[in-house]
Amino acid sequence: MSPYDPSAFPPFAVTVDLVVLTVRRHALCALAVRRGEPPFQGRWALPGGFVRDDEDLTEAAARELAEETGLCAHDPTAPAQDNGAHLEQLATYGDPKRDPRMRVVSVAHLALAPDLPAPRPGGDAHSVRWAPVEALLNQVGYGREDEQAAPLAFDHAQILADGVERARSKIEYSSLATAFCPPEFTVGELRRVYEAVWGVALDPRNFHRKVTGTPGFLVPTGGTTTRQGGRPAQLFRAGGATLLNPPMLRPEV
Amino acid sequence: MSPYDPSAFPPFAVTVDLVVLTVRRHALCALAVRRGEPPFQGRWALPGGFVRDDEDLTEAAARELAEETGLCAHDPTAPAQDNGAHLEQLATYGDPKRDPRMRVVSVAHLALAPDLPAPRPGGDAHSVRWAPVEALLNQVGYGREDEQAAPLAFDHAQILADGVERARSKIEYSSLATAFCPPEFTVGELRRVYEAVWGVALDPRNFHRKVTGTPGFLVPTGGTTTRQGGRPAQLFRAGGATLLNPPMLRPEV
DNA sequence: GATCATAGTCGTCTGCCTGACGATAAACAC
DNA sequence: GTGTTTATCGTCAGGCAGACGACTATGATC
Repeated sequence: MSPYDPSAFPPFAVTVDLVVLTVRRHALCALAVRRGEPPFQGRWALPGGFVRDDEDLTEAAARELAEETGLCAHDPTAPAQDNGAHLEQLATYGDPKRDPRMRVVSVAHLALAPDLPAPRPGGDAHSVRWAPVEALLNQVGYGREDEQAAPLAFDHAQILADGVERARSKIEYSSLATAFCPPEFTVGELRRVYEAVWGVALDPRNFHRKVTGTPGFLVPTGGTTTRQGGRPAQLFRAGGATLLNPPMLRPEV
Repeated sequence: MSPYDPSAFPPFAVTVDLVVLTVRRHALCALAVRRGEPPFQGRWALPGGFVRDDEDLTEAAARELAEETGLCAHDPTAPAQDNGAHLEQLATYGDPKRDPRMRVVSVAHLALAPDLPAPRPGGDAHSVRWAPVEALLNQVGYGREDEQAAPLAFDHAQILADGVERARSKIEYSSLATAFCPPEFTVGELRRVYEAVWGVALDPRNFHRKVTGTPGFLVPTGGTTTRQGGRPAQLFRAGGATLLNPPMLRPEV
């Protein structure tokens, strides 16, 4: 297969790591797996794995995503509709010392998923869970035990931070926030997504004006719901528009 | 070194490819090298090479950039000042068939450089040149001979297109356009950068108001010049601000 | 040296969008 | 019914962008 001299270049292992984000209970959460073996045994890490010989990077990421969550990844070029998650490449990390065992280059991907009604992380034997990104990044124990106190394995804290920042900035100028919502959702639910991702409070009236006034962003389905208590709200689907122009402005500080 | 079983994962070669952009004669141009060996012998390609065993991805990209252009790459976190070019990671391309010889994953980087007064591409033996991205992407011969008629090698057309799109969108909301300018430049020169990158005409008066009115974007150096004919213009340096808020709006269509 | 062409710089005006916030509507709990 | 909660519509002022007029300071041309 290779007219290349194998000694002419160094061999690498290539992996994909996943930053899988969702919004649960008004908090931005990421999927974390507990490592069962060294290095960093017992520490939390991002899900990921080796890229196989015959698959593209995106395929590998989609496969890992399905293995960990059962989510069907979406082609980013197609409009998000069914229960698939949004998946896109994030960045690649290749510091020679990022894995103590050998030279590993990791192509990180970002996935955005609605809050899973039946979250089935735990398909594999190792433990998997959703954790607030706040807790993962600040290395602060936030619940029972201090199992959360250790920072993420490898350079995964950096990868997670980059993924969160990508998500935060991308919902400004795209309709990507709808990827955090079920197929049908209300304006209030979409607003709570923005609030959770940005960690700010938004004015419900101005938000409503903005999202309903942007052509192609939301399509009314006709239904209404009263999920959140109070007056029933209109249900919407994500419209065809992917780019918001002008963008949704993130409040200062 | 490796507690990993080498048969447990497929071996990859990892390369960096460079999208080096500059503005010459009112046109956005990219650096292209002519391939001296198969595959795609004689075709134009993006500069690039293997990542070495002990270097990070960014280091490898900076090294390749220096080898091809003599440019000193800039840490993206530091403000661009001297004659260094802006360098940032673009995306990673890993289709199993993108290189017919073997499995190669390429981490593409984007570099933005001022028009080099003494362009010394040609350090290596193979031929190197600046070509308008328009011509490289449209596979249209535009000058003498039709040596330009063939599309770029590998998936480099896609990589170039992605890099150009990144540059186009990033100068909207950052001060990155100054990376295309010499250390001191006029408002008109900066405007011509925007016009070349976006391929549109901008109103000189509104542009002037916008860039001089955005705090931290431009710092007057006190000097004036008359490089372009007409009334002498004030000279500026890039200010400390990296993010433009509100952004520079790209005209529709 | 007067005139013209070329750029740069300062202003004005109008319309759109946003942020702040008042008011009304439609459900549920008691 | 009263209070609470959430959704939705309206109003108003300020900021910014697009369109464009006016003036300034150079070099080129006659």
